[in-house]
Amino acid sequence: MSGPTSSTANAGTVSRVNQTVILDVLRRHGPLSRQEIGARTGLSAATVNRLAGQLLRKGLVVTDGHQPSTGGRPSILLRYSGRAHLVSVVHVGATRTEGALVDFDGTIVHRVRPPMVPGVLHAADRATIRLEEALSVVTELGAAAAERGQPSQAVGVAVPGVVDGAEGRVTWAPALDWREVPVGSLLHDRTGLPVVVENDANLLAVGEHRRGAGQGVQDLVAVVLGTGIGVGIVTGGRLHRGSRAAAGEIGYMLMERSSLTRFFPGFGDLESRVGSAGLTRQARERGIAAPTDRPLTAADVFDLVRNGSAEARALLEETLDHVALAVASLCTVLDPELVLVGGEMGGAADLITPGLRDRLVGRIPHVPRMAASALGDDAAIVGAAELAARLVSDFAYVQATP
Amino acid sequence: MSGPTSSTANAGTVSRVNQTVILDVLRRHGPLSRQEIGARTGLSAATVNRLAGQLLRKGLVVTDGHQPSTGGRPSILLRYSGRAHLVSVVHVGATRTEGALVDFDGTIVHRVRPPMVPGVLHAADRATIRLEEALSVVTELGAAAAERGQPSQAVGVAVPGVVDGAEGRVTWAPALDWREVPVGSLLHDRTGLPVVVENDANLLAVGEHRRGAGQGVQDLVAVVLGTGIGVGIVTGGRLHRGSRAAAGEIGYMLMERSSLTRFFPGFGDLESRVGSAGLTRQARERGIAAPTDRPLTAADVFDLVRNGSAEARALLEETLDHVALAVASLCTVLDPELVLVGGEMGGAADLITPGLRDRLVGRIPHVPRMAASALGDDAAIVGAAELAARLVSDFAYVQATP
DNA sequence: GAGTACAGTATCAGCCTGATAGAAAACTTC
DNA sequence: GAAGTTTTCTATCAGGCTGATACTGTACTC
Repeated sequence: MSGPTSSTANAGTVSRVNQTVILDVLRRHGPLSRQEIGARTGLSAATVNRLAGQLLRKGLVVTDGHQPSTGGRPSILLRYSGRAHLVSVVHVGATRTEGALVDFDGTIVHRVRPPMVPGVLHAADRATIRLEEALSVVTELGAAAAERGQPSQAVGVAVPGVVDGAEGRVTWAPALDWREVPVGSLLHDRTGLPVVVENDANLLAVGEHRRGAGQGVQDLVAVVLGTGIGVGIVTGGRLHRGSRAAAGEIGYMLMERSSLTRFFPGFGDLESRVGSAGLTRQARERGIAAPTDRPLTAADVFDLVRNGSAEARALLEETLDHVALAVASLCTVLDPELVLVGGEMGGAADLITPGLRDRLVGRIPHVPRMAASALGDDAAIVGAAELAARLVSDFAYVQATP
Repeated sequence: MSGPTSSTANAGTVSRVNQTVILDVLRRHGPLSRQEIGARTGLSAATVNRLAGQLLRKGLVVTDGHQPSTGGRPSILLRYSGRAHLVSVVHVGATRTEGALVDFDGTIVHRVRPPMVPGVLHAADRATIRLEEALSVVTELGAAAAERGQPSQAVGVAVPGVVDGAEGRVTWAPALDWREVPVGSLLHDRTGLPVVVENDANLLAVGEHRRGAGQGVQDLVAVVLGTGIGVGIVTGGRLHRGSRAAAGEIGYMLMERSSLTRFFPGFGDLESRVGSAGLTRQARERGIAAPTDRPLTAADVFDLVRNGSAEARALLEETLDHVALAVASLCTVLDPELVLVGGEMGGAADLITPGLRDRLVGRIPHVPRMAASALGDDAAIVGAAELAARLVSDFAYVQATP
């Protein structure tokens, strides 16, 4: 009942674990000969050979030429390759939906961008529209994969909201007006494939951790500023979701003592200061010219700053103050090795990371490395593909307790 | 190089993993028959029987009577028992050192309390004095264990400071004036036993998680208020240490925008408000009668409040405001299932948890359950014993990625 | 006291690893 | 150009672990 029911092991488990170790060492240290794999993993030559054979047959490992001989028979180099396997991914963003076929290497090989439905952002039935859109994108991706002769093996869904992991149920995604939407089971029923649904900030963190700016880092935090603000957390190389999958929802962080006597119905304190709605309000107060047809976003503020607006600069500085306080909390609580800035902030990292650093140096014991998201808009898609791929190649590893 | 070098598996690994599973299910679900173990774990009767035999021989499992027959041969009940195995633990606290022999059940079977050296808190060579004290306590514990015929199998050390985990080196423990003290290797050289050194707030969290108020909870946070303030974090059932073992050092959390233009040399913003030094200063400002020979502590404030002091009450409320802001950050970042209050706050949970709850309800999306530490002053000792015990019974489990 | 129901135990096949020996491939040397 | 050398890859077999099956042991019931 309580806690994860630890699973037992048998001979098959041993094989899977060792295959995972081989894949791991190949991914980490590039093309290797069977001998080198044996030396690095401690597995015997016979075992390496047999497991490598299985992985070659599965298509997860390919030969990659020969190594120059050192007097004897030259060794065949083996390389990890995810090319032979595809997953379907759909990112249901606040404003638009985007689909992609991604191989196990994290390379996007095909995209589907359905046209934006005009006025959908405020349509009463936008929840249904966006859901149908997502489902049809996945169907289309499945067809495209089949056409390539590489049927999609799993589905990943990125959503700006809180997701109940096991079920793939979106508990609450305000930007989509989704409440208790069982995307996971809907897609599983349609496709027959395993499905993973996850918060997009979490997926951004996963994507950057596996394929982007966070490779090789075991503890990182990705701060995503967009309509709202959220963070994705990777600790010990694994995604941290929290007990109710609400970890990283720092939009609700309380920013000062007076916040303890205010009320925040349906939105958070920090979010109301640095999110789109808050920025729009503050811009109005400061007399900044804002677009009339939609709320002001952080990206707009960055543009105005680059165009030399002093008022926008002041607004940015204030926003950075709040983000810095949140990052300070993140750093003291989690002690990450790396803080990534993504979302709309990702492209303006030059405006942001120095400001954050200046605000924190000398105030918290250790200011971690900060960097921009390397994968940009595709980070969540790559992260979702990563999780989906792991879902099917359900490898395992052995860990000592605790 | 980067990341943990995943280890390979063989037939022995399988056996160890399955033994761990059996121990786990016995610990979790009380005495069970071999049949019930098989049913719960999915292991075959033959395997359960063989592994149970090995565990019985090791003394980690004992028979515990028979179950009433249901018509056939009654089953023998098996129970986890750590009684046969002891570890030595020393808690080097800010004011005093305490040692204990603890069995694998977490029961303290023997204590060593060296007398407090007068004036040691301000002695110039207090670092050396406290270190010698700790080493001699461990020696004494080892002798006591040997005398019982149950030699100590590992050493656990709890320290109020930052610890470099792998080496067992205390990077910085201001309360002890320890900098770069290699306690781990010193003790390993003396005893020849495996040693684990860990921050005491972290150990409190571990202790409560395994043996106290947090049993069965996978994500919890233990907030410890004493001389300073810190938290121990358990996520996914495992201790979260952070990239530099500084996770949970929330004394450095920044509490308001103006903190971004102040400087905090050698102490943190939050700590300066709710730690002992901060409380002493504020008490003086408010005209609260404070002890003259030592700084005011949170415990003193609680006593004054219980005695009806209005000024102390106001100071408590202000302290709670700051703690509530920190807990709000913890909850939004980590989404724990349970928040424990320990240290000097533990005994005054009735004064604290309702105040925290009132401050947070309606402001963050989900206020987790809050409770007092159940193990009181022994929590860190029990936690250290737990980690030390795990260190020697180096069992393993299989985990799916990611 | 015989029958029955269930708990615990022995035996063996199947799988996986690791060790050893053998086949294969390229380079070196005569 | 052929034999030898060196190294890589592959086949075969022993050993350990699990799981299935059959068997023994114990206590209750009729």
